[in-house]
Amino acid sequence: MTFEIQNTDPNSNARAGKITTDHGVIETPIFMPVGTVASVKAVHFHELKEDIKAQIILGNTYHLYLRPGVDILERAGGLHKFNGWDKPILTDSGGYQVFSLSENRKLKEEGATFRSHIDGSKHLFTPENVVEIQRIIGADIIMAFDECTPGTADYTYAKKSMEMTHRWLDRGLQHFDKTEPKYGYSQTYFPIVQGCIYPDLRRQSAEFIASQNREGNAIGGLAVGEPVETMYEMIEVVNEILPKDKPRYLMGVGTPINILEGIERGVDMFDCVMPTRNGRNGMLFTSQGIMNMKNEKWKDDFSPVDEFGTSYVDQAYSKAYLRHLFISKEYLALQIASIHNLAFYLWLVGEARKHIQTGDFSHWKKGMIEQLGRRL
RNA sequence: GUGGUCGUAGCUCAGUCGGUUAGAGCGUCUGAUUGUGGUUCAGAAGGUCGCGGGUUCGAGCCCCGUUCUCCACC
Repeated sequence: MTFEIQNTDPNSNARAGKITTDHGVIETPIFMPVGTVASVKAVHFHELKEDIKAQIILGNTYHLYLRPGVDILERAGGLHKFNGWDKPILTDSGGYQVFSLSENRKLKEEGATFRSHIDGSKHLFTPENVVEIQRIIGADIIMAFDECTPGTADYTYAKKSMEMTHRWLDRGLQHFDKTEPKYGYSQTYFPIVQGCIYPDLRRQSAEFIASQNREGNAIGGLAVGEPVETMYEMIEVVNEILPKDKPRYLMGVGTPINILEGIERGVDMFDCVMPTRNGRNGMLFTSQGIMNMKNEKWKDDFSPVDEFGTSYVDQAYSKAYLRHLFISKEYLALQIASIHNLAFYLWLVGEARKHIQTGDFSHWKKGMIEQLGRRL
């Protein structure tokens, strides 16, 4: 994997770049649709490529390990072969799932034991076997196994947690470096900064992560309960230290506004379940603001879903029809909303990239944020 | 026609011995959702307790009348 910075914004830390992997090029800043179980929910790859113009998607180690399981993925020849997506894939390590399924987790130095949400069976993830599983899945970018500290953690816990994540990183990297990709194309390993909401811990973590000198770095443990202003502050603290010539990935973020704020602070990659999950619940993100398609006010609004939208679903269907589909619990509602939201997210980062290239990103961003904050 | 039975929120129904402002589930409406368990959670609106009268300090509940549902028998 290589990363090349093409343009930098004169008035902020925003930059436009190009990541090259064996499965193709990713133009940054980028949003990566989440495809947890080898599928971006409710969206075909045809739409993902042609309409949404996704350049890379995510998979999840925890979920794929439990189902279909590594044996099937290995026999399929890896995730790309299994699901038919021939562009880049990034897999999250499962660290977040261990955090979010907290009632069943037990953390120890060796790793994390947890119970499957599917059948209750017991499993152990370690920094080493998570590398092993991600080798089998065959993602282009694989993530370190970390503990995602909740935004409400106290300093003592956050420090201990961060230090363990660092030790896990050492072990994971060692294992990664002495193993080979299985399918003939290269894989790269991103370490993850932790440190909760404490600037000194964030600095310490960023320095440790930077010193590993990997091809890209991630910022984890944000948008997990802390105020947004704190999140922005942590991004600033961390990005002062993370190398400028490597891509920076802000994990799990976020709202369209969060993403613009992240880009301005020098983040290159984002992923989030919001456009798909909230879309399935009737929330549409548009350049003019947020719409809840279940609201009664759309009942007889026969105008296009999004008159400024770039996806074919935006013009092909009316708000009244989409509301009807949601109220009737029709599958088509989930498809239309997911396609619209992902197309919008990709449009947004694409516009950000254009404005970084033309040098007026900050000005454009200011106006955009005003529009995005509206409730329609 | 006679005897019995039934009527409580949009729907299906609880409602104790007669006791504070009549409840639930579903539906409807509104909001939340940030490295996805096709969810989940939070809140709101919604009532002439079929109708009329009576007893009682007090009636969804007891009494009388009436109407309606369903059943059985003429």
